[in-house]
Amino acid sequence: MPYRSTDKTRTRKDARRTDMMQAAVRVFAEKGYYAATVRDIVAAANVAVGTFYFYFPDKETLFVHLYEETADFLLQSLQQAVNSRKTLPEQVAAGCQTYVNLATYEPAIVQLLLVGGVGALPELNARRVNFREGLIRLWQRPLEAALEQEQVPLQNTRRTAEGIAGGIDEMILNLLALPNPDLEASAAATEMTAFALRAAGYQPQ
Amino acid sequence: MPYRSTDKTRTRKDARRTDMMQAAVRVFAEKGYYAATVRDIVAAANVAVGTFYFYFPDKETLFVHLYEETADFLLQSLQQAVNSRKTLPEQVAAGCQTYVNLATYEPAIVQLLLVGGVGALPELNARRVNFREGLIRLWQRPLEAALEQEQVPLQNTRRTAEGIAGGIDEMILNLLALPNPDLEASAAATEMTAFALRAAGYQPQ
Amino acid sequence: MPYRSTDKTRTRKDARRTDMMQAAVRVFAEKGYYAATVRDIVAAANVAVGTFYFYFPDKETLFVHLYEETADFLLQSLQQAVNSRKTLPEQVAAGCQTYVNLATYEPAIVQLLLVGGVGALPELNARRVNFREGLIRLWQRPLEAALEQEQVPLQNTRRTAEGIAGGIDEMILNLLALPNPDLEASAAATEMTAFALRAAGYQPQ
Amino acid sequence: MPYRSTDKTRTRKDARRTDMMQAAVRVFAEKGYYAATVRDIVAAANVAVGTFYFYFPDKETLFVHLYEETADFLLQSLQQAVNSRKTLPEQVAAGCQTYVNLATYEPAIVQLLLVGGVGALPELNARRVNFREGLIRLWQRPLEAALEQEQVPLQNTRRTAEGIAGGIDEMILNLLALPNPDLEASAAATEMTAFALRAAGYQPQ
DNA sequence: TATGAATGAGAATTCATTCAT
DNA sequence: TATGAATGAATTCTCATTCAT
Repeated sequence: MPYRSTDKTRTRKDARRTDMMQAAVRVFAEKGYYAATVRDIVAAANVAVGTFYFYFPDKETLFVHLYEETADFLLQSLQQAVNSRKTLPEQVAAGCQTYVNLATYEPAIVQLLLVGGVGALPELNARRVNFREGLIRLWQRPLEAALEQEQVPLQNTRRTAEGIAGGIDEMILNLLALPNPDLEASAAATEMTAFALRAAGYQPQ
Repeated sequence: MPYRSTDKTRTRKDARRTDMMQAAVRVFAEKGYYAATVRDIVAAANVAVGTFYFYFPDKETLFVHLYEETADFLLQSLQQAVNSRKTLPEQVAAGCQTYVNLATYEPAIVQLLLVGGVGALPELNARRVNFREGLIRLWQRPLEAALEQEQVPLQNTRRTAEGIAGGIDEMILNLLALPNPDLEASAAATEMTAFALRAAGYQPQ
Repeated sequence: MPYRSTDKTRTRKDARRTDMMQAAVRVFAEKGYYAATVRDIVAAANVAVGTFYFYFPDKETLFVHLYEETADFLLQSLQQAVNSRKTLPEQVAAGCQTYVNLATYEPAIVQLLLVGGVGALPELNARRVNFREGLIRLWQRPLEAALEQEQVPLQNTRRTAEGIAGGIDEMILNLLALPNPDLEASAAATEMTAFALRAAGYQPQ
Repeated sequence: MPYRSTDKTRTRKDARRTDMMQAAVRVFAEKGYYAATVRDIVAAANVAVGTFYFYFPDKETLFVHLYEETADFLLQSLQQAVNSRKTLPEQVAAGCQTYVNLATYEPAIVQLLLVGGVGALPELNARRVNFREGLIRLWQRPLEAALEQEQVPLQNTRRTAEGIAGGIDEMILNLLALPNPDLEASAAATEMTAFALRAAGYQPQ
């Protein structure tokens, strides 16, 4: 059974890789792309500089990869929450609740996406646009459906969705800026939902 | 005949300083604080490196100064527009219109404030928070007044204001991302206004 | 098989550090603090710029450290030579002999202390004063003892010690300025001793 | 009378030139060659940077010129004092007295020569050597004369002169380091004289 | 003559990346 | 695999010097 040990090795290697990526997310989220040095990251992961380059090709690639991965994770989580509901109020509530939960449990991920990646690399701009588009469409689709059913007034749903997306992000960031976000989390989710529904002009029939 | 310092020289010096600051705003807005090098800025202003340090103490000081100056300018412009109206719809319309105008005529300023300053210097964080607070309070005050007059439903005005501020910023950034923002400017201002009023739950009496 | 840090690597690192410090002493002694650039030092040590900053925090810190270290070394060597003798002539002879030996074998150290550190950094002034004081007291103490035993006439021993210290330094520098100091070293030590004893007004009983 | 004004002009120009040179001596003496900037000098002279280059070709040339000029002045003053006496004790006393007077009235000049020029420019080394030689020969000549008359014991007069020159310089510097050199000046001159005579082994007949 | 705005070569320092062990 | 010593390109900033006014 010559390959048994390789399994263990692979597991260990993956674990370490994951550790380093998590450390990197924290450091990037805290300092931003430029201020975060490779030495900061390896210090946070308790490994040597050389090890970084064993697992990742370079700082930039890792950052872009991390950004994409966390963006996909966030978007899919939200999408799934929204998709599993039928009515606009339920969809909005589920999305806001999920977003608040994620922000509370994984603040570094949210910080990385909303702050750490801004004005970082030119190469990242396309991904940033993708992420913003994803968030906007997340809200635009339910809005279109509601519009068809005349649950919301006639409007430019694209622009409303932009507003809702930006508004929720701002509320999330303000929540995370509190000394103890947990305490406010529940109320925040409720109020975000109310905000988004009002902004859509939703009128229950 | 000795050198006259109070003649055209003075005017020229001021003009040059202004040129350099405008160039710096453009470069900072485009690349962000870290990626923008002093050489980029002087190249954009068509002067030599030394000239930069003749006019400004260092890159960081200039950036912070520029950020503060443009933040004050934007907030005061918006505040003035809002203050000169009485009713909530007029206030919101005036604010949105002014914001769109500024974004259209001085896109670099708006980019600098909304993008270029994010995740830049630790020293800038306090000013960033101040700027966000300024934007939030800009909307919160009219909201409070409307609440007293029962023109909007009971709500957490702070959080609604966060949402409106973030929503409008996102719409502004999406407007600026268009190939020709001018064409959409008017519609955008109208739709931002409608968005903000709906988000506040405003009901005309 | 991971990297062993406690093997030859350690020894090599120490050796390299020592090499670089010796190179730095030579360059500083030859050019003085300001004219000696970091590039000069790394060129003399055959390493890259970055290596300098891997071993030392910055140019200034290294220089001050080097100055202190060599000053301590010189003062202790001289003090020890003087302390291990009983009578004034023996003490002076031992001190001069040791000084001449050091100057002959480690001219860079002596140059650094007597020339390289003059007018260098404001931060160094305190250490320079300490060094001069050390040299002066080195001669003042035996002088006081001899005065008590009436082997030297009544005098301001502080000022005599200043004169002896300055005189010997000047003779050392003139010795080092010769094309081949070794040839003169022995005679120089003898004559320095005679000079210092005469300057003290020493009369054998 | 077309050239009348030129006289005045020339006088003024010379006066300003002298002012600037004196300011330069002070600044160089205080900070040393490298740390003293052209801006420091023109600030001390209350003129503009450009004016500096109207009067002097460049910083280095001015410094070398200043060094030579003050070195000549000091050496000639001392030489004259020594030459105008006949016996060794008188010569030494006159030299020490003059040196102390100069150091008290023109501390900047003495500081410049003894400290400001050390380790400054490679180009200055030759002049520094000349200055030291001048000081050494100042004492060596009377010493030779005294030796011929058997007023001092057989000795290497060159080395004794080095010692006396270095010793006196050290005592001068220590005098100038006092908070109020004036108070000690007289005693210092007396003690320097005694030191030098003892160091020469002088025995009054 | 005198000014001071403008220049740019050169210095110190940082940090992503490589590679022998 | 893992390490950390070594590298050098790139950045910020200084300061002697020039030159139009």
